[in-house]
Amino acid sequence: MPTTARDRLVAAAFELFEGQGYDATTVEEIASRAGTGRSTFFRHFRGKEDVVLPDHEALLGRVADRLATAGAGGREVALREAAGIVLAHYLAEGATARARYRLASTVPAIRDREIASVQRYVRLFSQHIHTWLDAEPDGPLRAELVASSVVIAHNHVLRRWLRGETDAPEALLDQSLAVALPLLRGPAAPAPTIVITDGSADVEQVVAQVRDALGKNGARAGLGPA
Amino acid sequence: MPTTARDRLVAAAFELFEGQGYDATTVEEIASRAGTGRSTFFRHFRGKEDVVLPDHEALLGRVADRLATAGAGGREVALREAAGIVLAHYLAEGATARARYRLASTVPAIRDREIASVQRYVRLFSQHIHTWLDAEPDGPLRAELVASSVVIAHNHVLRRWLRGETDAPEALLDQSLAVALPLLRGPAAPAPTIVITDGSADVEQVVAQVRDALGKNGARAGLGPA
DNA sequence: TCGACGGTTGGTACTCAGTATCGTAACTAT
DNA sequence: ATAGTTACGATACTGAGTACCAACCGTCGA
Repeated sequence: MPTTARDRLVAAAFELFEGQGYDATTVEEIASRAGTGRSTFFRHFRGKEDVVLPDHEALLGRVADRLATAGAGGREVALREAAGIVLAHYLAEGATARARYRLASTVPAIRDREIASVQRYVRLFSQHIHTWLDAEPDGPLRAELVASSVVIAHNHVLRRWLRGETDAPEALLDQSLAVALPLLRGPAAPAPTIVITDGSADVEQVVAQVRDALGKNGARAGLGPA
Repeated sequence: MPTTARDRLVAAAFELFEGQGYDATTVEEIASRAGTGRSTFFRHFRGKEDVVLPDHEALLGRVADRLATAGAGGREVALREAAGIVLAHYLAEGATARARYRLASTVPAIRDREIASVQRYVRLFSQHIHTWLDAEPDGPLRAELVASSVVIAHNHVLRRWLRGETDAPEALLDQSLAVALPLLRGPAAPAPTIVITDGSADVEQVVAQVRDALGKNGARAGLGPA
């Protein structure tokens, strides 16, 4: 089993960071424990923080691929599956993901770095959703809200899994996205509007009231979301 | 008017960053141009990035105060006003805010730092909203969605103002929050549900269909959001 | 007027992350 | 076998950030 230098560096970094703290650990120590030179460390990782972070490039690429193949009908499915790809990646990491979570919880430098990484996913989602919604009312704003909501739903589930609060993260992601996604479908309805009349009411009056209640926003008529 | 060393350092930093780039500017240059020593720079700012960033501590404090005084009835008002406080701060900064925006757009280090700062506002909002919603269905998730949505709405407006795309940012913030906030009021309604019957329909059948359409989520009956 | 004192400053020295460069060993293809 | 490629180690350098110390400047009380 020829462990690569890269793998040994990652392992050494996790051990030292957890053992003696992030700030108290120098890159030279990590390299030394991995049995390699300091140069090699910086050849594999851009900086001290990146050692313990996932390979976001590859993951972002896969997410981008999934989002790019979203026809007009399957946009919501694309978002759900894209979020699922990311979640599956972390689930597969298992103990590594949990160790990183512990580090990010205590080391500000790593936490900030991770926040910046999360923002890259938001940007990626946002770019695609913008092309879907920009022409609609409040489209640009809604695009940003939806993009961030997808990522928040994902992180909500991931965090609960990292803390051992759920055994079925995939199902929980589905439920969470159901809460987060309605803004994608149309301008938000502050509350469901139900009109019930028995025929004795003046039709025009009801229509006027409905129009007032709905304001300028268009709305779908019919019996619910089908 | 005796400009303080701190003010001179900030001015010098903006000038040098915009003139010759962030990376090409050393702290020693900034200090030198401000007519002060390098030590003094680090006495006033934690690092090279912080020179051009706003004083978030004070602003976070004011936002926290506003959120803390939110009765059960005025929660939405509290969120709107809290967002308004932040927006007003940036508007008052004027040219400085625009210069920072240019820098954050081009310098990754500053951009990441600012993202981390934004997250502090999200956290602050989130903490308060959690105490409001945690007991409701999907409360914890909705709290995080709402917190982030408020900040996104704010940033959406701020960015448009920074780019000179709006003359009435305060009004735009109101509109944007109207789009972003419905999730605060209750579990999301995927789409407005409208039932119209002329009395000839079987009432029980309609009721059954309504119940199906609404699923498990409760919903308010009545004529719109009044 | 004098001296003690707290706060701000400038200077020096140090650690360490990150960059650049060079020589070398191992592997590959022709 | 040779030329090209890739990964590695070593060295030297820049610059951010920290620690420490000495000088200066105001104020207050004696």
